[in-house]
Amino acid sequence: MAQEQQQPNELLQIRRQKMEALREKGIEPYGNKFEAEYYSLEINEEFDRLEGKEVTVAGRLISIRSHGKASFAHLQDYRGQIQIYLRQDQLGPEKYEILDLFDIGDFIGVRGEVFRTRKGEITVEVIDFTYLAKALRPLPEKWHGLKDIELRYRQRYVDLIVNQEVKETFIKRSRMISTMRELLNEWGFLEVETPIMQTVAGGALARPFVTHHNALDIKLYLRIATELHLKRLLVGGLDKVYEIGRIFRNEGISTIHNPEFTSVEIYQNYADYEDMMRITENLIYQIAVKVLGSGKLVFQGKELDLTPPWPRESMIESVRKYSGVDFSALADDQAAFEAARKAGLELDKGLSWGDILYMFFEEFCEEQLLTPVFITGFPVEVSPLAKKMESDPRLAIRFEAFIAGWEIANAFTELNDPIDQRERFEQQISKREAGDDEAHVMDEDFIHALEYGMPPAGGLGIGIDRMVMLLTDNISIRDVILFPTLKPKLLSD
RNA sequence: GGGCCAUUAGCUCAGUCGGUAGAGCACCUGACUUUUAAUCAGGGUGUCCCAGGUUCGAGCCCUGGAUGGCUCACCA
Repeated sequence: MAQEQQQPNELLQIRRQKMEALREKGIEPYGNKFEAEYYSLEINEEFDRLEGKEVTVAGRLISIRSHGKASFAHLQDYRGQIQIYLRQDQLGPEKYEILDLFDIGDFIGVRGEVFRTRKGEITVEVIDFTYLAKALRPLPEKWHGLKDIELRYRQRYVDLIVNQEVKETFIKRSRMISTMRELLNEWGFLEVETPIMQTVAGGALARPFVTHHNALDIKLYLRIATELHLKRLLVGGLDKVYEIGRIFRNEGISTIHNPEFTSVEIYQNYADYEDMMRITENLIYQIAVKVLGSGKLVFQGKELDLTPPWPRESMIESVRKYSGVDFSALADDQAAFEAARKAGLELDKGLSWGDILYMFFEEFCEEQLLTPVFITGFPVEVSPLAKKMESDPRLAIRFEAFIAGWEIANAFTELNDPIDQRERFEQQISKREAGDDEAHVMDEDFIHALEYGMPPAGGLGIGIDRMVMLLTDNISIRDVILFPTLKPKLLSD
């Protein structure tokens, strides 16, 4: 009994036996290069031209219907599926016998003649076939596919084989990112790469991952933003730069947070946040048009129109609209505190007018912001890298773009006064000393850079994963990241 | 971290009151030369997530744990 339990699963054993039987017949189950002239989709689309002609095509067997001395099967490749027809008369008895060793999941390459069956399906009648790879594990069932969410994430390769809409999502993701690059390059931006491992992790309010460099014997942090290095490049005279890349934050996991995610940050010298608004709405709109074919999309059953220009609303207006509290009429921290108490918000003491305004916004407004909108006028306290408004120094020249209740983009007119920047860092440090381990750390080299003079500039960051979620109608970030972060778990047969 | 839910065959899922573990697909044996959820005849392939406990007896009840999902908290 104990011995029997150590045997591999019967299904796996049978496939291994078939693999050995192939070798006994002199057929290598793991073949070499195969020249497939067509994708399955092309044979279907170009049938009029290809009918009666010989073609080669390769793919994975996803169904087999044997009728004795003739069989039908479907091959799936990167671009669709095509039926193949195998006949003993055509192949000869010896070759046809090999069909007994076919399994769903195997990769084969075929050469054959294109025709249409009685029932009208475009099909390749196989003249010869080559084994490319034997599948030793069975695929999930053809109707229900793979639904188990955990298996889908842990074994994304299987998910991609059997769930075509998953494959589509990731192809779209790739096209969205390449379209973004094309647009930015076209607009004169220079793509750059800055350090992922940093001795100081700044540019955002977040906890970093820590690692260690052995030879230097120093702590290194994985970046939590690309901001501070990109702005150093503005000092260096690179007028328009961007970086698309992975960001790492050592924080909780949720349907909208993965520990590693992808952002784009874009900076332009001599510009301001109004320029960044135009870039934001045009980037996202044009990506939608080019990849999805329309600037209007349906997200979770609701229609969203991404056509620029997007409306603007100040945070104070938004808070007034959704909570009824008018912060422009609240003179000081004490008045704001009272308003929060009346609204039932639980607050720590010592919070400022700006902190409380921001709490109101998060509490009452964010999830209401479904159609695209730029929220402007963020409190300076939560915007330590943005320039202050001249008209109201409690507010920063900053906006966030919201769609479907999610923050999609964050941008500001960059703070380029090194004295002010140092003060902002110092405020952050006192927050950190008070126990906020997500506050910014001092970055002396960044201040040093600003002291050489950074021109006025606009800067913008877009969360690419959330943008892809929005554009592909997915409500979990794990559905737009090929291999989302999961706790490790041993595979078992 | 808290709450709720889930975990049974390769996959998708049933499993009643605590009494020998079920279905469809996949798979295996056989028939079948234009099928397509092919069809027909036959076959159940299992660490019921793990470890304890209660019980004459546990997939089911209890305790603890694991993983995942949702949610709250947290979080640019």
